[in-house]
Amino acid sequence: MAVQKPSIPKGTRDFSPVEMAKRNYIFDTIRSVFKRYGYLPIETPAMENLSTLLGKYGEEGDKLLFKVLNSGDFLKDVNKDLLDSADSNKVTTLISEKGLRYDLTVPFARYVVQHRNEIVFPFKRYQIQPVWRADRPQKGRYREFYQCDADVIGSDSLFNEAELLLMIDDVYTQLGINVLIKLNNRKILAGIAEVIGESDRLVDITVAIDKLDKIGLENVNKELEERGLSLDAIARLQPILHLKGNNREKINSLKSILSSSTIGTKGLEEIETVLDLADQSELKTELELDLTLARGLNYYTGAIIEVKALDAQMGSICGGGRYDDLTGIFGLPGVSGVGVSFGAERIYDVLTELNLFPVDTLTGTEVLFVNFGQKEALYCLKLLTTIRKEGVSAELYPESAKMKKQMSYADDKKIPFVILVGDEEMNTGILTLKNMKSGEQFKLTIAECIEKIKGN
RNA sequence: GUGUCGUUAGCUUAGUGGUAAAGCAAAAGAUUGUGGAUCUUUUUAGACGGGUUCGAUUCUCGUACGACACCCCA
Repeated sequence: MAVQKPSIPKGTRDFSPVEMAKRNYIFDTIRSVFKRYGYLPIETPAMENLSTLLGKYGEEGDKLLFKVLNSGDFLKDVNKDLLDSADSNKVTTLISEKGLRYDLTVPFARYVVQHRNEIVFPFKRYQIQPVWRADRPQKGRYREFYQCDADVIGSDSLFNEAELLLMIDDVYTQLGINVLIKLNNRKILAGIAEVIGESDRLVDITVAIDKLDKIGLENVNKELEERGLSLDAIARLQPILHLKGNNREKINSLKSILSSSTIGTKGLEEIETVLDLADQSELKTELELDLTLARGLNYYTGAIIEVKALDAQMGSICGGGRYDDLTGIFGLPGVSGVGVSFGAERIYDVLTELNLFPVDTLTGTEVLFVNFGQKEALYCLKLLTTIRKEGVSAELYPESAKMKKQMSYADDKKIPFVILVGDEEMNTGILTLKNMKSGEQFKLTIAECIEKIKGN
């Protein structure tokens, strides 16, 4: 029988040590920023009950959920007729009660409701975990990927929105990526729908105008028409799509356009406040009011945030917004939240494309002891303990292989120093330290070796 | 869920209806206390399943996987 060729499921990836070093660099950077703003970590299970997940992401989202088959004899309660009917949806609910999480926001909402009595509000939490989507993979899109979320729940204040913008600013400044933060507000979109007389078609409108960048005005109008908007409404939308100028100018124009809409006016006030707060905090990253920014989950109710890398061809590398009453469905109404989610894999791709990973991300072992034989290796054990106590990562080559092999090992692993301990060194206590980069060799005591390695 | 293109050694790629080629990598040696260079030798391959054919890695169909785009989204 042929040996089975190993593989991993579609859209998933292995991460080798070099990749892990780079990924951890991203996670560590994001985590340090989250911490600095007072966010606390939580984790939730990879699996949630399907009842928690279903219906939260729209019909499309439900299809993209990975469902986990019940354990044991999962067919025993399914009646034959139903099976014969081949109604996948109905059968699914009977044979699967758990699913892999699709994002971190819904599990967080569930967490908040379940732990409401132990939580101090406003609750600021961050969460860095993988999520799963049964989507077809493509560039920058995987079936298993990490999200790095920070949310504030239980506060309506727009200070939270401004704070999230500052965190985005900090993260990308630290990573060295130039970005543009795009802002919009669901209330403004609702106001627009209202004044063009198509209030109940908000979703159709936003899905279509979201594509303005990609497919152009003409096609957007065509799509709006296909989605059933009246020609009159489309005509009234045009001046809004053509809006030019800086953020303040756009807002002023919109103020008159949306003056008849209470919700639209409210949205404009909100975005103005956020811009004011950002100015006050000396936000460095450029903010752009982008009315075509609408993508994202239907549960956003206020601010919508999206971050684009300026020097790389990549979709959004961070997104977020405000969602009122996300916990309502779990029995805790009237709690508002706002959050952002950093897409680690896309940041990885951008850093790779722009060659922005720092060179020292891969430092592992700092010094290798060459193994000359049993006697010498035993002697090295004490030295290893000493050197590790000083916080220097060190290893002994486990076999007394040829020098060439041991040196190549150090070279391949980019270990900067090698210590050689043979008869002579054991007699005198003076070790031979070799700098692998320069090739220099020194005769030093263990204490001097440590100093030299640390000083490197 | 739809479409396009693809899948040959550990990796990158060539080529052919009849014996499958190279570079890199890996292992051993040239060199028994000194790595990166060079040379020698060795290891390992046409995703899977059908069809056409005397014969298929090559043509064809299906499946899986991958890349890209659409839908949607991080």
